[in-house]
Amino acid sequence: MTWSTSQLAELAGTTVKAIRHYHEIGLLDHPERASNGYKRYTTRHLVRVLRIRRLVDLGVPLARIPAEGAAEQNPGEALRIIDAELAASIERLQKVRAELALILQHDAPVDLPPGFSAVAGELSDTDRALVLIYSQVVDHDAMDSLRDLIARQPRSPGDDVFDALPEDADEATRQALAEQLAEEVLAIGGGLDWMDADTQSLHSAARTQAVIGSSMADLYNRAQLDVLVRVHALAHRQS
Amino acid sequence: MTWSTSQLAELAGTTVKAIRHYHEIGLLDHPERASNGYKRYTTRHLVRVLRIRRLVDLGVPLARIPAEGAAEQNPGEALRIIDAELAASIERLQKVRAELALILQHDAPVDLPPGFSAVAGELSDTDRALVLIYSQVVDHDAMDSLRDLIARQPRSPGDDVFDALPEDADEATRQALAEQLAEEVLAIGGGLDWMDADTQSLHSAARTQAVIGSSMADLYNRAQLDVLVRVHALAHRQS
DNA sequence: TTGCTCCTCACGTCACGTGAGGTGGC
DNA sequence: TTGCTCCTCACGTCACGTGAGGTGGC
Repeated sequence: MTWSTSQLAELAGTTVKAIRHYHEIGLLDHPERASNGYKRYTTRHLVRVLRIRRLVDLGVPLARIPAEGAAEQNPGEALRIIDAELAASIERLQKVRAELALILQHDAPVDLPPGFSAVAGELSDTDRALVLIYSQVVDHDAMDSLRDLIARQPRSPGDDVFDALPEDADEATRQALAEQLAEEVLAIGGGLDWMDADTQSLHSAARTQAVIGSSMADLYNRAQLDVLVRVHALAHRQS
Repeated sequence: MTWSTSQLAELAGTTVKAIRHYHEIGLLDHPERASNGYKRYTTRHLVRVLRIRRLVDLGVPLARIPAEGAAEQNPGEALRIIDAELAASIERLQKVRAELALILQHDAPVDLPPGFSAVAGELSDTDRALVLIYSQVVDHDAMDSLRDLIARQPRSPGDDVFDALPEDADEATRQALAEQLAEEVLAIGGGLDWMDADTQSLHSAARTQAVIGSSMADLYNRAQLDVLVRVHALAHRQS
């Protein structure tokens, strides 16, 4: 009894194109042809394809599947390597799922670093952009501190004013907003200095400062930057 | 402050080629060039790449990442779909790991259907090929019955003789071997008839019979087939 | 001058999938 | 004759990776 390509594919639980692919890369012998050119696969081919499929299903790449009739060396070591890769994949996917669960639970935007979903509501669009950048230049501990700080300092009306502050806001407006924000910062403590001496930069300190500095200059307008400077000065004067 | 392609890639935790790929598929705006043709990326590009990377890390395919500045629609539904796909992937990988653990534990060959590792020692090379084929034409319950049968009937000296039986084995040898094997089969009960009336073929009964029949004809030599027929007759006469 | 970086093609990877265009079987 | 199956190219998929060959910066 012989089978056509599609019959072989169906018996082996795979597709016609997979069978042809195994021929192309030399994993599967070419069968004899009928007088009309149709392929006639035999039991030997079926067993070979089933063995290939079994290995593929176990995660063995086609390039590492031994040729037909190759010495049956014990593949224990190769299988152990594959198992370790599978374990790593599972762990990675589970971490992603945990992240997704947090995002869905808080209905949080996705453009925040891992772990920031719970405080998403305290952050403006610009804040989120900055936090994303921070996450690339400071270490994990510093990001934890930042997240805790955000959690301790919920959005205030002053934050809304700051986010909407026009570039040409006048002197009095800026000073009043700075005083208001400085007061809120001082009420919490350690407000603007979450990045302290212990903070590990992931690049050189100068590079980190340059990246953060130019990002802020690009993300905030001149009035906002002026207010930040004033808040910083006020908070330091009081502390 | 602006960055070169490699600086942007490093800041975003990705590669130069990934950045260029995002340009190619229209996900990332082209930056201005310096007079020497070098690209000069800005904060806007960095934030964009970080958002792309965040989505990629969460499992969003590049083709589904919205264009820059697209309306921030809540992606909850899309994320839920991705989460379900991740859950399915994890489950699949865990099943493969369970299979690998069984194989490694029993130092079993891989060319057996799932779940047969524990009985691998009872089976010859030809047996394994046949069992692989069975698994494609009968249902899961029948495979469970077959596995239990193999477990109840450990390899005997008669099995070794059968596996090594030359094609031109003489009449007396065949008959003696058949009688020996029939006795062992009867000692267990239900020996040759694990495929009973309840067995569900995955194809038509005729097709299943044809596949199994021709496979056996191809995998066993004429003397072995003759012995199988005799064992079958003897076992039926006695039961 | 030398080593390093940047640029743009073009092609490769992995395991097939998707037509295109033509022929055979019933 | 019609619908179904088989065949062989050739190209597409996905997210980049890998050179090849040339230029700029210091």
